[in-house]
Amino acid sequence: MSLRVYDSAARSVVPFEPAHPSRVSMYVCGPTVYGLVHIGNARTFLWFDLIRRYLTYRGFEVTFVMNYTDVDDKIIERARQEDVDEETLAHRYSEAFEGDMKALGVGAPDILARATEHIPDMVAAVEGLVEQGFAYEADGNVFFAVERFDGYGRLSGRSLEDMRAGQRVEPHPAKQHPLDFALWKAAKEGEPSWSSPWGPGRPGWHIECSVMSIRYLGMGFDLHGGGSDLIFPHHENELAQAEALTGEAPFVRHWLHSGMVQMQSEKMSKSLGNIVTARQALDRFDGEVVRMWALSGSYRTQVVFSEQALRDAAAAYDRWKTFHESCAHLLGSVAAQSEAQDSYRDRFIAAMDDDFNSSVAVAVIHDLVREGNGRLGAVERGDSAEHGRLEVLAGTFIELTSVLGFAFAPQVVSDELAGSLIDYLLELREQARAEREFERADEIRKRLGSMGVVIEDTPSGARWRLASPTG
RNA sequence: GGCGGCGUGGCCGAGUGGUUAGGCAGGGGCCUGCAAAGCCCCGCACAGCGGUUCGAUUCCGCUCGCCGCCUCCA
Repeated sequence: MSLRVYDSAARSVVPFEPAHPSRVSMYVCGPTVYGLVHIGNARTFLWFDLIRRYLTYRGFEVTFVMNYTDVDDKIIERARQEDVDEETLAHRYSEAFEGDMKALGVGAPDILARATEHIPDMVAAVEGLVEQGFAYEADGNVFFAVERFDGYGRLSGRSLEDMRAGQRVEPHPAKQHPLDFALWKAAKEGEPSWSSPWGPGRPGWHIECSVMSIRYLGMGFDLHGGGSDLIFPHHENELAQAEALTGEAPFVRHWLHSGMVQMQSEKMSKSLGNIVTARQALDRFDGEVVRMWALSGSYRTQVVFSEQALRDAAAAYDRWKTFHESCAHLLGSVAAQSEAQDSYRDRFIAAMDDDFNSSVAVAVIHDLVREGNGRLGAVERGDSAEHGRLEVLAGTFIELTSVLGFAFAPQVVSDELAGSLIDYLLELREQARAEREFERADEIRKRLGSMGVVIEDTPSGARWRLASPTG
């Protein structure tokens, strides 16, 4: 079995075929840094991080590029609102983004490309498109002429005739076709600008991704990702620009798109204003709980964000975390095991190879945990024959969950002293139990419980952990 | 109007032409001084209507309902 992915361009699941058998080049459209990312954005970044992790696990050497759109109409608008210059604003929200991603356990890209650091490349690309007749200038603006690029609409599966272009928004009067899009925008008074053959201005949104992806990965790179709302027009336009400019095809070998997060029955979106920021979610739930929520369904389908969904994810996560802690307690540190033959690993890989079927992958790990918990009980009761199998299971568990990005960071108590005090109270309680003073023992458990410390009695002694803060 | 997708047991969510998804919640049991955690057992689900088939939730057609994209958007 080998990896298969749903390719938006093919509109079906196809074998994943990178240009080089052991390397993968991937580009994901990053945020426009004008505000906090919401949980829908976060899910997309979480998922592409997961895809990157899985590709790496499967032995590919991955080069992952992501961009920051740090010049844009919304940035200009927001900078005025917050009364700072555009650069300061972009810096502020890119820092916030990085903080959120860190809290979610999303790894940094290998290359982070900022639009403002690639303006000369973009100007050159626009010039090239004008020279070749794919673009035209009007009043200091440059537009891409969609009718001159054969196959415009191929990615999104639409034709120029069938689209209701300009129906919802009045097109710029200088456009030759309503779907023509800006490659270069003339600067208005007081807007940030760069010099160009067409006068001061700034790049249009789409050109940055074409230019930067080609710059770092070359034409025909392996995987381009983003949310499904980017298929049209953003990715369609990227493709048109790139292939028109270079005269080569394909621009991208595989297009992958993640589904939208819904709030009740409508899409979560900044323009609708119905957003929950990643930060708000992270205030309530652990980043790994949010990760579990993201993994509970396919990356491609629309999912509803709700309190209940997060609580369900938290319950499932706690099951894994408890198993992890019990193993650590009983076995000491367990290393991820990559040698031992294990059917759980085989099932996990088969699931993930099938267009990253995380629902099944998660179910496999739940199955592993069920067997593991059974062995755990046996070992705790002193059955050393089960020890070896438990070690294998624990190792496989760590291996697979870490592919999914889980670290199960050990619980932290506010300071060392608090930890030793809890240990001491546990000792007192053990003494009380030994003397069959159950009332006193229960009182200690109850009081600690009200402070968020859960006590568990096991055959090998009492243990404590912090209750998960799931609100 | 065009394009894409969805409708599975109380909830979430996979999947398959005839055999167990998985999680949460619920019921019963085991373990425990009591708990907690855990383990075992339990729900005869696949929007509706036709068709193909020995047999369809899974294939085909129609109907109904829902969502996304066609403007910025992950």
